[in-house]
Amino acid sequence: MRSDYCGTLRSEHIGKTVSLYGWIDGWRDHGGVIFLDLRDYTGVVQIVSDPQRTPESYHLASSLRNEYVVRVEGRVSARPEHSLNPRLSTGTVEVYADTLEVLNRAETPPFAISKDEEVDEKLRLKFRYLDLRRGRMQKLLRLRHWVMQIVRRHLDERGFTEIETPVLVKSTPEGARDYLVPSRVNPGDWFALPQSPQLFKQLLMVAGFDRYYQIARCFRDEDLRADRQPEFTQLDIEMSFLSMEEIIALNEGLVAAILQETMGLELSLPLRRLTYAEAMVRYGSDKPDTRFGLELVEVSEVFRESSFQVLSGAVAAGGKVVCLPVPGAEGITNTRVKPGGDLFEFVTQFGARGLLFARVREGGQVDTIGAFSKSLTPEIAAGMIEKTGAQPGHLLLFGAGDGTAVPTVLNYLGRLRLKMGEELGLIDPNRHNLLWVTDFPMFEWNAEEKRLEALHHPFTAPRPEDEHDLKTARALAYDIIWNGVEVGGGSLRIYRRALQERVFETIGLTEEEARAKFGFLLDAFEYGTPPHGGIAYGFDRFVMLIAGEQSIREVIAFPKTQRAQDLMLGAPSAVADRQLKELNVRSTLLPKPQG
RNA sequence: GGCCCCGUAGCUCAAUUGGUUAGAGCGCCGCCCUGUCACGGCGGAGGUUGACGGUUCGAGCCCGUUCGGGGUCGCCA
Repeated sequence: MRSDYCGTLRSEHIGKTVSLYGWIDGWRDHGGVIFLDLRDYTGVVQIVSDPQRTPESYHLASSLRNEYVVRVEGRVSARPEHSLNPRLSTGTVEVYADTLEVLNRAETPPFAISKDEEVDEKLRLKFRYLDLRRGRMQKLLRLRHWVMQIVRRHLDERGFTEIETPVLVKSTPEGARDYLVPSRVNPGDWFALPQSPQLFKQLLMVAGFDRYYQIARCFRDEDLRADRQPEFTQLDIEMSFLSMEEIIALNEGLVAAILQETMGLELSLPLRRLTYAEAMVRYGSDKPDTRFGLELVEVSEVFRESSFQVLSGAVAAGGKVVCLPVPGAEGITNTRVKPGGDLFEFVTQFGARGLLFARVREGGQVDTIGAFSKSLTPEIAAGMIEKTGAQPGHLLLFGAGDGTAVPTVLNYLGRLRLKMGEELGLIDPNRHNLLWVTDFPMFEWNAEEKRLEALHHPFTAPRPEDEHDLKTARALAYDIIWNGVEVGGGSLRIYRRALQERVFETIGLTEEEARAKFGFLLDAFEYGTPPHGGIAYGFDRFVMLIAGEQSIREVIAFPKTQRAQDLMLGAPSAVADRQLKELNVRSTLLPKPQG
């Protein structure tokens, strides 16, 4: 029976006979005395085996190797004065091993468990159980657990009920690609795995639970990224009879509690807010990183009368000319900004047709090249400097487009802003900046499908004053942004059937389609639905940011690779024909050619 | 689907313009060592340079294809 954990032994235990279990973390055989490091999840303690004092264990001790699982029984002793180890929490004591028992031997692991060195990620994933044994991953997963506990405690204290919702659900038309599961009992029919518990949580409000939350697994069959896994975890919350302000305040309290406990970070509440329109205009993003300036400036008026058609033409066509003023940019060469340069190519991939630039010299003179240069009058130059507040050393980067291209222009300048901020070292990694973005438009034009599309989701309520014209209405929606990362988003929901039907209509969903897909929701709305709203956090992302990690894979116990495979399981994999037959499923894939 | 980076010993990496038998540290194995904690000393084993093809007198290095990992654009309401 275990009496103590390795990492908990202190001077006060001296003289105690203890029974410890753990893994061999390292050993030092001096030919006479043998030192073993014994590790469990609490830490490491030094075990001593000495032919005089512990003759029974000595022979066995010399055969122990890294990662052997052992039981040690012995006396906790004070270390000799000269061999205290201040780097170890147990460094004032050691345990003389009267009895040693090997519970299991271990192969030499493919990478060191006790060292915190970088290891190739595919190797880590293949041997994830060994990777997770390392201190770093133990710490990260315990942090994740800790955050979960804070969430549960905080919400429980405020009257929330944690309710599980199904994982086998119905495929929905909007949104990401679904993971599908064939139904054996209903030949030809399919379940979908949930992209989020959205509809269920609204129905729980209809059911009168008043306040719900769930730490829910969600599934989206889209391409992976550092912050996107095919299955991920949402902290899903929904509340009845609360205003947007009350919901936001409650969430600020939750987030502040988490950051205070785990990071010791004191948020100043209420958090800053930006409207969607303001965020786009000033930062070129609906999730702005406001840890640094470099704000975009609209300079349309400066160029309205310019002889340079690219700019004046854009303004005339109802568009905009937007400037990204970059201070201290002497080091950024023209080559990088001109066609073929890396910065030019960078904006091109976001749809830029070009990238104009000018430089402000000592004395306020404005320099540029080509046709832009020829069109530059003293008035325009002065206007540029005045509007942007540019100083000598500024590089002015311009984007322009007609009315429909404005979002594209703002987007690529916003991306460039981030890149420049990073490159110029304007982002203080120790600074944390949280804010809300509100007043999103209800809908966004989908050029491919030639129809309006819900920006958030089709159950989001419009601002009451905008209800008369849904197409241009702003939504009662809010995203919470942390250092330029969207960690959560939510909205007030539509709770009256007539308005919900109008929204479906606006996104081109016919009554039959709406009925087929969401009939249960529309029906539910007929039976006394309370006003309600909520939020969903990307839980993995949130923990990742708390941990200061660059990838959510670091805070997920068993993540998948970019090709959505589990290297340890070897999943996904082929299944037996019999299984497919049972499910009434046949592959359309041609057999792979042999040899 | 596109673009970019990477793949050399168990691990982390090196290898000049294409040039002898592909090296180092750690780990592993053996021997020695009674106070180490990155123990130390001596010795040893360990390589299809991801794979296939090409260029060349000669390829880890150049070219093509392919597999795998990562980043990113599209995609992700």
